[in-house]
Amino acid sequence: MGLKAAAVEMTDLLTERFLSDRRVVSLTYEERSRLETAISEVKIASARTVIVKPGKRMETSNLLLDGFLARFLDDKNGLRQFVAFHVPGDFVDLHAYPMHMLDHGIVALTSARLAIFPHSELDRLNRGDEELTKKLWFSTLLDAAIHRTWVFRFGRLDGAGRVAHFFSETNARLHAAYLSDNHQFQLPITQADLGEICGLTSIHTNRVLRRLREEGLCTFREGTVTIPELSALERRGQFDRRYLYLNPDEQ
Amino acid sequence: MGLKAAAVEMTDLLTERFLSDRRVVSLTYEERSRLETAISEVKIASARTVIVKPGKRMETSNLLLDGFLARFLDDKNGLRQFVAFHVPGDFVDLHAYPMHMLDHGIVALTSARLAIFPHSELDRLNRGDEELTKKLWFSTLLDAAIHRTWVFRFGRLDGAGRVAHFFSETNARLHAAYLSDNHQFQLPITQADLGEICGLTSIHTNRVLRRLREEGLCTFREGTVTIPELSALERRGQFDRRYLYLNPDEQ
DNA sequence: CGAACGTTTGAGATGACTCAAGCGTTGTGG
DNA sequence: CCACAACGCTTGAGTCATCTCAAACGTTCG
Repeated sequence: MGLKAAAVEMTDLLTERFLSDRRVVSLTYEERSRLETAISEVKIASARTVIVKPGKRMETSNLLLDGFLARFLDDKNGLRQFVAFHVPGDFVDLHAYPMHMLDHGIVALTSARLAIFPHSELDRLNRGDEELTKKLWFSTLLDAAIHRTWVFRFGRLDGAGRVAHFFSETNARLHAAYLSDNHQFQLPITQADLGEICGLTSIHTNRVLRRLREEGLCTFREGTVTIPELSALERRGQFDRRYLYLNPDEQ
Repeated sequence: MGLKAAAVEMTDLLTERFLSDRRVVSLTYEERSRLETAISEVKIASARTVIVKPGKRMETSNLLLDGFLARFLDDKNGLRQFVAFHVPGDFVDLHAYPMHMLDHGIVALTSARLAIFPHSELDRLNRGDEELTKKLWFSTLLDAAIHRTWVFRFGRLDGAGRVAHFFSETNARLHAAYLSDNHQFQLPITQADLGEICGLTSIHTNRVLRRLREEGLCTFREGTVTIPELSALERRGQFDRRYLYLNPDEQ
């Protein structure tokens, strides 16, 4: 069963969740240990604070250890669109390492713990280690694959489909991070946040959630998502987990 | 003026448009020459053919020399959502190099010419050249930045705004590739393609185009986009070019 | 106790969709 | 060489999903 298998793989490393449960690319214990030598400090961010402002020149990148973050773009009226959602284990802004600056902002949705990687330290790790470089590169491309799927979600799904897809995706990512058992997981965000993620108003989000609840697909109450039958929810959201490059499902 | 400045920079290299006009990261003539030693062949794809099927294991990547491609995800009913659009100079599926397989398909919208890069050759180039690796990595992240902006486009803009934004983006990318003078460019795709790019039906796309025409913002006829006043169109689409990481505008 | 916040419901407006059909151009086979 | 099919573009009419504006309720917190 999910959480049991997870427990076996748990280590004492800060980076234990980074690229966990991924096929093709996976990190050995030694690689993780080496990666951790590049951490300069661990920071706490409090809920509802902007961690990185758009356009800022970056000399460090953040690996999310605990909590939830989102990346956003604002429109001319200041209305915020979330363009990415992050769970523990995500290297949130590693793309700032080759790009030097971010074209968007990052906000903590809950209080969060972050491991800071100075880019100079990443340079040191990468020098002469093409394999590790490619794994870090891979992790930024996983992010891009998720972006593409969000484009699909917005272009092809209705409100209920979008929420169902987002819950399915988040379940899969949290499962890989040992934080979901495929039936229930913590997601301490508001309905308004969920709306900004799915491109819906908070009012419509509320109605969509009621419908999903009435159809027995999922509930979202007090920061907890409960899914009676995962495959039904995934079908409703047309969720196809392949883009997450996870290990073959063991169930 | 745009095209004049462009002519100065033109070279005889196949890769002349790759990362052209980008700040922070730019390739020297020597780097381009070295990059070209990794090309195994140049292929022609005919219009309306699928170049890469989703899920395929990849041992080469494609740099687009001429023509237009799109990447897509299909929904359960076979309805196609384009998740990326590519102009000459784009390294279309370089992400297959660290990822080994693609979670989506690639289709030629027009006939296209492609330079093929075997991954083994890229390994050879990258060995001991961390700078080049970071530049290739950067180019895949530019792609991700465009994805994020597409999410914004879908989440926050109405039909007319989406089309205006897409035209603004395409103009900027083609300008960087010396293929637009900021007033007119070739875009030989159908209204239905445009709809799939912007998440609209072809019928609604037609109406949106009429509106943009009537408002004097742009015309799209016989595969040509004409823009009387670029800044007006960009304003309508809330287009902010920063995510393309271009050189500061010289105008 | 009152303010702030998140959730829930109602009513009316609107943007985009579906279905239907006509028109012009291009290409092709009898 | 003509007829017809295929395709892309355009318009009309009716429907539906989602939005906006408005308001009420419960909880938390100062």
